[in-house]
Amino acid sequence: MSEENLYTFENPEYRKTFWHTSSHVMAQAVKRLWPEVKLAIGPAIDEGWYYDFDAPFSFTPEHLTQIEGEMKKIIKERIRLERTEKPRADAIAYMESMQEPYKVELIEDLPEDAVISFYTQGEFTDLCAGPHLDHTGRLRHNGFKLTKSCGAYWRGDSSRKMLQRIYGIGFPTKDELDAYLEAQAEALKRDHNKLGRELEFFTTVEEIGQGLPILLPKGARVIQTLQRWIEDEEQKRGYLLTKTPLMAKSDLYKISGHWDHYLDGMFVLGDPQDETKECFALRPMTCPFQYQVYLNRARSYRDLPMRLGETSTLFRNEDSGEMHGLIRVRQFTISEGHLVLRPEQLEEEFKGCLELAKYCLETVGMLENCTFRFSQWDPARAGIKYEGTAEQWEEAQKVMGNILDNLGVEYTIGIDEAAFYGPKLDIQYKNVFGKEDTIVTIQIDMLLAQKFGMEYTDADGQKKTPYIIHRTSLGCYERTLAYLIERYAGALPLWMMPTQVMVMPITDRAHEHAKELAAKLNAVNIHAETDCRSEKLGYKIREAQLQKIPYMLVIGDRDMENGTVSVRTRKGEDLGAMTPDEFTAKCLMEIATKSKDV
RNA sequence: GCCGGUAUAGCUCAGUUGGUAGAGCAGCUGAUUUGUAAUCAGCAGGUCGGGGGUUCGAGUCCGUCUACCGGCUCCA
Repeated sequence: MSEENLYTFENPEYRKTFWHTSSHVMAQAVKRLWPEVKLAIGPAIDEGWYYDFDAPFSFTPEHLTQIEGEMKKIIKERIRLERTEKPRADAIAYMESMQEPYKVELIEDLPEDAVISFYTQGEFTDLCAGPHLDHTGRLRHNGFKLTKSCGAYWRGDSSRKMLQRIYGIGFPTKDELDAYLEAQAEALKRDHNKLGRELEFFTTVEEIGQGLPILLPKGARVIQTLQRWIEDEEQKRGYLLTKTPLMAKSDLYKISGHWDHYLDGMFVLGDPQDETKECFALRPMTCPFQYQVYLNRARSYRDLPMRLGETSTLFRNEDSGEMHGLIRVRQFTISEGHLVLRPEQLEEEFKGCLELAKYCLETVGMLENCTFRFSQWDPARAGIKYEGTAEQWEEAQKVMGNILDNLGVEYTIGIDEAAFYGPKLDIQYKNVFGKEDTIVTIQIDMLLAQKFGMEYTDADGQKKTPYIIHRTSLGCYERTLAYLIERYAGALPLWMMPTQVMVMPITDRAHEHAKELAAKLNAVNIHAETDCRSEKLGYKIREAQLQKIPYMLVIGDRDMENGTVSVRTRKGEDLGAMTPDEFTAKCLMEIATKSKDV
């Protein structure tokens, strides 16, 4: 970054500073308007900033407008920001005198030798490490917007008080702000929760309940296409398909540890407290079920690696506030697999899992928005959230770290993001709103095999405990469908579209012809439908277009005479007349190659 | 689970200060036989999310449950 670019918005450091100063201006405005409001924290974030307040009321949109007005004044006042430092005791005394209990707590939690700095702008002083812009006039009075207010726990701890958070976004010019808001509005149009319902991929019904979406024929068809593809792909890669029960007695979960670690998250059938009666639970994962396949008979080292795959429906009793469209649901289906391995096979098989996941994500067009997270345990929660010894964890994480480094995977580290039985490589997908979720996970497990008494006889005749990899290849189908809808704004690639071709006769004279053609296409597994309503062509085109149907085949007198069909794409291209055989061949080729361009 | 918001026809939305519901699109019927993004006419469609409460009277006001939305927390 050259010197002249240092103080521009292009520089991420400057941008953060710009937003951080914005958060101080917002806090100053709030304190001017309502001096009784207490300050918590107000950082810059990836897009904008927020500030948490303890207010005796909830901020409404009207409040936000009022705050914006006050912020404009502060910006126009061009107030200088001055940095000062105070010794710890003075800093605490100062914030006590200002009646800011949250700031006092923050200072008390700083290390003894920490430098405690403050930033003052006019009558407003905030505890802050900085840095900041030199004066408030650097902000733009019409270049920012307070976007939303909501509740947020003090220090991100759900056992503590809920504060009021206000989010804001700002730019050096009004045009940039407008462009940002416009982009947000565009993203909203791609929202799977809106588009997926409009295009009838899924719906929800009050009587069925939260987190239990209904996949309508179109959504069900897309997921079927994906599942068949994944099952076939896994078979090619040496996976054995299994089909295990959707529920089990509590006994099974007690062995695996889920009964201790995850009871709240399970749908339990019966009374878990009553030891005298059988108690079942719907499965929240497939692991202990699929292990029974391995345990079916004594295993030799020759059986390994054993790769087990299952299209597996799971049930998780998520908290009521967590459900969201198809992204976070209570019943979902994943391409779950478990690989039982000799230790020396770990790296090779891990690599295979990663290759499979990348192939799947690349094929559906999602890989470019993925990042990798090495999810590790938090030793502070050993024995609480995590099972096993520190030695086992260090070993598992060392092995995974080495594998990732050897494969040249670029990753971030997520502390306290591991499974209770081992570290994970989580593939994170960033959606159109910039929010992240795990789409694929590959986990190394050195604990569960022992719990289930899984072993194999090695070449030397010794009984040994295998390693296990837990993994998904495309992850959760519902979640994947949601992201595909957003990624393609509903216009999914041809090969996974529920309706691929709409045949449109122009007059009644062409109806028979159209139906025959559609039947021929369906006979070779091209999903074709006919629109024989007595409507004008423009009307049929418009409807197929809104339904994002890839190909529209128009048949009129001219085509019947010439033995052709006129082909139009959803991109608006007129491909002209071709014979049905030519079109079929073209379409089949595009489906077979899973082209992302059509 | 927590904070806040929303709920009127299949969808998008109107509905004055409380006086028992309207439009467009979709649907159905008929006419029209149409060449690349909306042909015309008619018909039908709602216990205003559910149960309560206030009131002579509630879609409008209050509380509660449910679902949905925006966040927080959580996501083995």
